Amino acid sequence: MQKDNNISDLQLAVMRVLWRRGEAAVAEVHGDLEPERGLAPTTIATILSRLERRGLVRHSSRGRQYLYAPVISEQEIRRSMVAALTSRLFNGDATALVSHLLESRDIAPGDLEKVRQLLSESHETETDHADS
Amino acid sequence: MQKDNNISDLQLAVMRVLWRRGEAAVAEVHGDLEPERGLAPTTIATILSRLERRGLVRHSSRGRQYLYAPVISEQEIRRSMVAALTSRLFNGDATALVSHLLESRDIAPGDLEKVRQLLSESHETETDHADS
DNA sequence: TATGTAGTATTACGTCTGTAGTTGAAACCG
DNA sequence: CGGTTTCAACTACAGACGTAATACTACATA
Repeated sequence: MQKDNNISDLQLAVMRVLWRRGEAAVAEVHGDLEPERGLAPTTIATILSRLERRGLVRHSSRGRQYLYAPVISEQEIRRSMVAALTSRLFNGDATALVSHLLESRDIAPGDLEKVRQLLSESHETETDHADS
Repeated sequence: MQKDNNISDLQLAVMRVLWRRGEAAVAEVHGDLEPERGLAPTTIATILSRLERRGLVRHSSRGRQYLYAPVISEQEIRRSMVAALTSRLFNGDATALVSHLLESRDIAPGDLEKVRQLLSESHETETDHADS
């Protein structure tokens, strides 16, 4: 059972900047998010500190500034957050989640073909079951 | 854009009791959750009040007791929570979520067949596209 | 009627998050 | 060298949540 990497919307937005840039100073993160979020730079700094406290990012120094870099990948965040939701809402049954997506029409009928496509691709890798 | 019905784990557990029983007094909810959670009755009462404040449950009176009943269905909660996650993690693209499930092997290879099954069922309803 | 009892209402406290002001130190500029 | 700018660190505060103790109220019962 891995850590609880569930993060909030804002935190996710910040992480996304780091994932995109590799590493970034507070001012850069702020610059990227300012247009859509309009937050104070100190707010961003606070978020970054908290993320660091939680071990999701780390920092190094460049002159006076801190350069923050992600410690966890977007893949991993997705995994743990999707897993958490699946576990909580569908008792851990991912197929139930898919079923829900289909029933609730979150997946538009037009996208069914796309899903079917994914399915068959996934099928290929099934043969090399490297059951890690 | 509907309300933000994102609820916590405990709140969800309480809701589940209400969904199962239709309506229930604090003591009943507590009784159901006590074994696994071991919480004080007042804690359950607090949770229920807060859920009521958020409009997710309502109550009527039976003698001295309050009978709480869900105002929102499990379907709806699932919808909004899954939608929130999809929006946040996959930019609202539900097929990307499915893709993630397949890639991350959250869906075991053995379950692929089940998913394919779901797909074809869903396909049937596709013909009566009542595009609501 | 006085009292126990059951059950709701109020209050409380620590933690997390969003959001930011304030402070202090270093660096740069004139 | 002294003022100004730039950062990070610290402090703050409200709202949500987990968790519950305590207070209040009304019914039942001796």
